[in-house]
Amino acid sequence: MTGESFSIGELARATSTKVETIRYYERVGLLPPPARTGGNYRAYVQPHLERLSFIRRGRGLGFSLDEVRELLRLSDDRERPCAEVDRIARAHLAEVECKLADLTRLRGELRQLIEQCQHGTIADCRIIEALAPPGLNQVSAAVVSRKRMRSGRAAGR
Amino acid sequence: MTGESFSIGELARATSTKVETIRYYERVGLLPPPARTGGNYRAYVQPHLERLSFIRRGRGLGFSLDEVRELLRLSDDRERPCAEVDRIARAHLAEVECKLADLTRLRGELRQLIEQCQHGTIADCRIIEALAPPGLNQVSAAVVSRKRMRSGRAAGR
DNA sequence: GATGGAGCCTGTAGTCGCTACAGGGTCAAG
DNA sequence: CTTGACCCTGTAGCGACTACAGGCTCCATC
Repeated sequence: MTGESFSIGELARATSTKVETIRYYERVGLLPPPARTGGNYRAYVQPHLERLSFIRRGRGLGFSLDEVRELLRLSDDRERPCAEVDRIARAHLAEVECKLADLTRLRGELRQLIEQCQHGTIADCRIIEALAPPGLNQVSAAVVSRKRMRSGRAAGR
Repeated sequence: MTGESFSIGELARATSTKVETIRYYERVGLLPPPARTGGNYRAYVQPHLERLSFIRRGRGLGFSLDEVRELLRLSDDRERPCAEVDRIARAHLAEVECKLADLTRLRGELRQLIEQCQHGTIADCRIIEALAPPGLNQVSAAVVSRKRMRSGRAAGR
């Protein structure tokens, strides 16, 4: 009846996934629990391989496990219009673009920092300076608005 | 003696940090434990504010807490040459650039996926198709090399 | 002086997506 | 019969927080 079945290790090799990760996917309900052999080993069949491949591809594209779960659910209903799939992918793209913008800005700041470093001593290192800017000699009254700590002997009076 | 001291909430407002995060930094040894008031409230003083600002800036630039810890340690020794600081910053920049490259590639793939979507049904959705490619009808013998599962009744034969 | 509510305290558990054990059982080859 | 690769369950750890629960403190107001 069953054509071929394979062990978790074989499935792992076939999908470049760690064995522990496969068990983890099963635990969180992403991969259906397979049949077991007499020795209580997991015996996977074709659909498991396909499903795990799907998951790994989705993860490779940066979808969260929840997004992958949703995409899997959607992919099961072949008749449904794929607007929802499109929506998830677009939302993810937007996220990626947001991260890209953040990282690009970050790269700029880091480059500037490194460029300004004169390789002297810490005392006049621009990098340290940039992290601990000189502008804060006193805690600004504007920011710390409501004062009311003066109890005990630790606080000034 | 002490000029001014402020509560954890005030420090939080002054640095745009959550109260819990400040306590967390103290727990992991990034922020030294402040004096306490009679009522056992944390009473922060100026250096705490400076140190926390430093931490937040470092985090804002994407440095890990360990990197921030190292930068803090270095920044305390004003005489030391700043080569080490430079090294950390450069290593971090390299990481950022690596992530940028990954994300850029990702964005490309996502865009292509979305572009190809014809808004039909799931059955011919390119996005789903791309995730579950048709190329895997049989588990390839090349990948799954060592077969030896046939015990029990779950495995074939 | 009683009360209300904002703020503080400690300690623990949850998040995400794995990863790494510990302590055992199973299987096939030599 | 032993070896060693593989498998099993269950639990704890990572990073960097975040979110409670259950209680205490402080201050203003009545």
